[in-house]
Amino acid sequence: MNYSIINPIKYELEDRVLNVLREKYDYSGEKKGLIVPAKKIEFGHYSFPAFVLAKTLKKSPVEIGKQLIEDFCEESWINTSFVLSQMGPYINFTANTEVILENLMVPDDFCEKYGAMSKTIVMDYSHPNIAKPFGIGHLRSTVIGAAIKRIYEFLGYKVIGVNHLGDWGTQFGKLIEAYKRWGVEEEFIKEPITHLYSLYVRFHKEAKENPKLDDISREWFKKLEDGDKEATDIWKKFRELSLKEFKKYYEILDIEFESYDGEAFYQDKTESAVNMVKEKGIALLNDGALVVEFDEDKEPMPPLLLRKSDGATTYATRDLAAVFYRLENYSPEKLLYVVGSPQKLHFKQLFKTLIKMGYDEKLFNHIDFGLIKFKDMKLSTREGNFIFLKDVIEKAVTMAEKIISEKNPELENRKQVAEYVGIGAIIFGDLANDRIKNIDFDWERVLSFEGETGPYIQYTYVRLRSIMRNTGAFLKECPQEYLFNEFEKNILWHISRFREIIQKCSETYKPSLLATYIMDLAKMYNNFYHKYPVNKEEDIIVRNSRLFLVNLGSGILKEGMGILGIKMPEKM
RNA sequence: GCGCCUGUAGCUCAGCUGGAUAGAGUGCUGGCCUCCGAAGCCAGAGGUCGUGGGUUCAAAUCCCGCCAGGCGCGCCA
Repeated sequence: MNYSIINPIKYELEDRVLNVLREKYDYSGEKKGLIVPAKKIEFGHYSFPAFVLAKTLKKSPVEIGKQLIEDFCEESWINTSFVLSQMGPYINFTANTEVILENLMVPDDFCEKYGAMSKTIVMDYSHPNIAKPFGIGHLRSTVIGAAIKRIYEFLGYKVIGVNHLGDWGTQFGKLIEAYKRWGVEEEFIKEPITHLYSLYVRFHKEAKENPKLDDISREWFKKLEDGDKEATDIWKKFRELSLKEFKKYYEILDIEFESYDGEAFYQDKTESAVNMVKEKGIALLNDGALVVEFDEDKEPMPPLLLRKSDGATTYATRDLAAVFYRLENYSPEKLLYVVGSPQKLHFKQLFKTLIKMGYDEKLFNHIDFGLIKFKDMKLSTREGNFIFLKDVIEKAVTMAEKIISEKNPELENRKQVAEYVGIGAIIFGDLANDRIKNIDFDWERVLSFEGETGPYIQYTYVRLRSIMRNTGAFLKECPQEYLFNEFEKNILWHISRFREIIQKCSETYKPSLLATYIMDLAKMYNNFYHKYPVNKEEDIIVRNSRLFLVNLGSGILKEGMGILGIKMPEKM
């Protein structure tokens, strides 16, 4: 990582301050923690808490502050770049507008300098189950994964998005039998997943009365595993049509995958995977099953099950096979898994096994997220407590359309705008929260477009674009002569931190940081255009400065929301 | 029973990895459309940061105990 380009102002300031402390005060401590972001913007941009020197100098922090502020002012770079002030034990640094403007935009050679060029990351996300409805639960993995993918792409990484479909398992034996018994071709083609889902439910009902069905379905799955033509053909049809329906959602959400290799794809690769583990001498037989055990004292957790006592492999084995396959074919820097936190133990076992085999632990990461609950119940297809993504999207878009017809009935292409707004609300509502927290699904919240929501940001963008259209001014560059008031400088400062935020998102795998950043920016702009009308401004220098700010803000809002996967309408 | 996660305003959440008077949205009360778009803006009320200890000049943030909720714990995925 190249910190000097991610956060140039802070980086430089830290270095200079450290130098002064070393030369004049024999400071031997760390750089970390010397310079902290100012608590409030009124204080400045960065602060130096003088406490750190109080002990060694045996003076009060306030006195030290007085002395240090003079020392810092002697340093010419600090002196020309910042305005310094003292508030009690703190020295506050306020960056000059020139310095902020210099670091405002993302430089063209950002990715090269940052050093992420030609590095690859493999991301496993979304992975819905074939023949099952796409629920709000899968939306989380999809939306979080897609956002993190774009975050890394912004930083210059090549990201391989893998949709590890749940397209294998004993349930397909049941589905084949159910389909052959009660399937209706026309319905299946029209609404494949709805139809398969109802067949699945019916199968479970009838199997209770008629246990023979279970035996038959087991046979079907065995046939499928053995490559029987009829079974394979039906399975392929399930997979194709399900995927076709999923792709509709992906298109609406504007998400693409580089690969749809699901569990079935790795079926014939499990044997060599098992052999690779065996070769390392860490696999052992226990109760007839082949397992990898972990150190009870250091890692108290159950063993990883490579092969069941009946000889069949498990999903852990398939996941291992997938790791080996991805490492070999993509040679990635990292493998990321966007999977819910209930799977935490599974990934811990998986990664620990790989580490025991000699792989670097930094190679893998499980990006976990909390689950969505509805009325205090876990979402479950079987219990009928399930929220279909289809319904969520439909309701949100319909609501958006209704509001448009009230507020802006003349609007052209209202269907598309309603889609942007409705889906923007859904995505932003999900991404704005820390991913680790559980979410109580609430229709009212999903369908609200006021306050801290996606549509609020879209609205801000629309207003800014409107100002640009009304003034006819589209300024990419800052005018030669400019004049910004305090409020406007704060906006500039906030914008200058854009890449720092993206960097932080990539380190923590938290798109929510970007979401709150954009929200803060949108609030600032809402205040801004209320307080300082651009059109009325007669001073040409001030007017142009504001127009530049409007152009800049609309660009950042659009880019930031784009990374989150939310589209911006020009009017709404 | 053991392990992991969460607990901040009535509700939903921020809090930049230890710094200054803990911030938003929503809901509630009041104000603002002859003025670039009111999905907006402004003001007000609302807090023992689950709880008890510890470390530190400094704790919502780090450590330990307890309480509450969630998730997981070898032949399911």
